[in-house]
Amino acid sequence: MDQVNLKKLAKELNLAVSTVSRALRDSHEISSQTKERVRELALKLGFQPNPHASSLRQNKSKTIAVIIPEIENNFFSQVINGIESVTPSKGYHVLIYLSHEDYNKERDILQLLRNGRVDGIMISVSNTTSNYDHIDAWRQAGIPVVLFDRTSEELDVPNIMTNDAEMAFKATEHLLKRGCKNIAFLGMAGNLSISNRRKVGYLSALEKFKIATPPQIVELTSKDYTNREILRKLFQDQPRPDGIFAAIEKFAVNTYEVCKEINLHIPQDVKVISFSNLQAAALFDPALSTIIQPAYDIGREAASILFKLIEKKMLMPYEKKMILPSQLIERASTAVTGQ
Amino acid sequence: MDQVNLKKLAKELNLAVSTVSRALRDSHEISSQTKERVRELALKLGFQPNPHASSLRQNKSKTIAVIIPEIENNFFSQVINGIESVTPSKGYHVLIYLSHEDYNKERDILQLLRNGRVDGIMISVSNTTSNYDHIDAWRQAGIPVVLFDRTSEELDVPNIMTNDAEMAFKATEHLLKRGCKNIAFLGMAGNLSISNRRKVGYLSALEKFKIATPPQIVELTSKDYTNREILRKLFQDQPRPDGIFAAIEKFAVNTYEVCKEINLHIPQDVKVISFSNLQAAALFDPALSTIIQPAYDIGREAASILFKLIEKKMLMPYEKKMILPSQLIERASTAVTGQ
DNA sequence: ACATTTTTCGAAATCGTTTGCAAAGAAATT
DNA sequence: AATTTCTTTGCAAACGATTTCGAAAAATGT
Repeated sequence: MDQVNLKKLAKELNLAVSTVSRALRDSHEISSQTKERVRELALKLGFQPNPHASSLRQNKSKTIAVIIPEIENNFFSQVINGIESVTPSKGYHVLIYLSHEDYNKERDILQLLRNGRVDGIMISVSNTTSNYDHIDAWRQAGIPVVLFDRTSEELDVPNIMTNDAEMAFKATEHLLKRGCKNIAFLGMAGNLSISNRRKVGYLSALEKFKIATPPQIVELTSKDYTNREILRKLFQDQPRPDGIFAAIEKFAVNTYEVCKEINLHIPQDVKVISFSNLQAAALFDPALSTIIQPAYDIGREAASILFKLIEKKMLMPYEKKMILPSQLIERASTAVTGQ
Repeated sequence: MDQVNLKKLAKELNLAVSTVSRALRDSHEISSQTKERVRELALKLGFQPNPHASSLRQNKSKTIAVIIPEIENNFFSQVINGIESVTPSKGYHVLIYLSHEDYNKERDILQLLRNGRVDGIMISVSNTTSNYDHIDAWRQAGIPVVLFDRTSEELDVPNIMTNDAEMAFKATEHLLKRGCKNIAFLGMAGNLSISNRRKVGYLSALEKFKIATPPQIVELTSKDYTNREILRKLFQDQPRPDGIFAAIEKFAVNTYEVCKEINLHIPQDVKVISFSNLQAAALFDPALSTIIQPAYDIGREAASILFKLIEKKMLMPYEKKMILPSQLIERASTAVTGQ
């Protein structure tokens, strides 16, 4: 409506538009008196420069995009929180996109953003993504990209993640030390590198401790219903697993649900440990042993690295592949039961 | 870099820029043959119009902002999910801002957005917000605003929320019917209308059932540590509450933590019910009775209404104040114990 | 007093898209 | 055949901020 713009300020002050613009950007070629006059009026009228005009002229949007598979997941919420801990101070804005674990959506989103709407993107790929050309196209175009958590070895872009294999090893080792003989790994369908890392940790623990029973790798999805179906079958088979290592929180929840339903006792009949960022895990019945990922830090670091790229700063070697350690919290779901 | 724009397309096709533009927007004044030629090349070169140029020219950004107090809360995550269920099909983009329960941040964010960066905003106010002028300024400027969940009666903008008072009444009634004599209400500090609505429901239930013991209203914050401190004191006082009605999930979690710590048994010693959107509430020890808010629907409806405003459509009367019902799920934390 | 530098400011081009208006040609009407 | 109408296209002016270039004014040096 009565939008206040540079022209209006200039007219009011009897100055040229260019002078007003320079004054507000604190240019050295404007006298401090005029700067003061300009700033005063700008403040009084609540002037905010039109972002589209600036973006068009300067060819930068002061906006980044965050593309995640889903948001109803504590991990990703915490990551966003971490990202938001850096963006405002940089004067940046954050666009959120959900791929809903769908490669086509992910590709379309990236295509949609391909014309200056954002200065960089942070992405955690969907579990149906196996081709990374849509991401590589950005790298080729010279637009900063950072991958976090669900990363890819194929792409020459910074990866920020946690020590998945190591923690998966420890989780499996933990179950073995608590007496489990037959541990099943609940992984995500698809061939995400993160799932592979966790699977590798699981397998190498079994190998290191020379477990005779073959590994049991169960692939679950994002659908609670089918997951429970699969888990019911799993627990009916002989030999029944006496240890469950869930690669993601949702699968642990599904496991609890099914155990309750078919009257299997945790930890007596089966012990459970899971990657999870839920504060309430300690309140579960029984309290769930978890591997907590540094989600907030991952978001913060990933954003910081993205800004370094945007500002064309050099990255330190360790910033190209940053691994932030997770933490294993032992609780009742993996306790030894005397029987 | 080698950005493809209208000028490039025009030159390639030997057409005027305006013709290409019109062809891509499917204008009636362009022959179908040229349209075809233009579209073909545009597709081949992967042309995406520069959003800043369009926004500048058309004075609309195809972007909305969502301002929430925090994101590490299942409720708000689900709301965002609901919002995102409408935005892509409208060709809109979603900016996320966190006020961190800080009125000043909230005001600054709104100020920052005041120049066409967004076509509308959706906001759930912070609990330190008691003055609504910063929001009213938007309404006055004619830019669409929608409030959700944490709404305000003062403002003449659409409010989308749940039936807080009614459900608070039911929750309190539920505790009373399960034998509680001394129910404490855990509300949020500040004077949010949503807290008031829930408090009113609590009080009117006590009144209706002619409870002699005075109401006990406890104000908690977003800091776990201080909350636990306060709760410890609460449980030491005599008479000790035998029922807890938590207005938000976090407070129920804090209650569980403290009860575990000081060895109070739920539901024998104290029964607990809470507003909560956590799927895992059923897995708590004991399973937590909850009032589930239709978070996804709130997000979806709020976004739909915002788009109606943006498209300058008339709102139905019920859309100006939309109340979506919550659901009470009774679980073990409010079970009657035979003793 | 004159030349030179420095300071301060304005005019105009620019970013890429959209759109009002004019113009040219084809088709239809009289 | 002359006129009007319709279709299709191009030209040029927006949108608002930034920035290059250059001019005027002031300050400095000789």
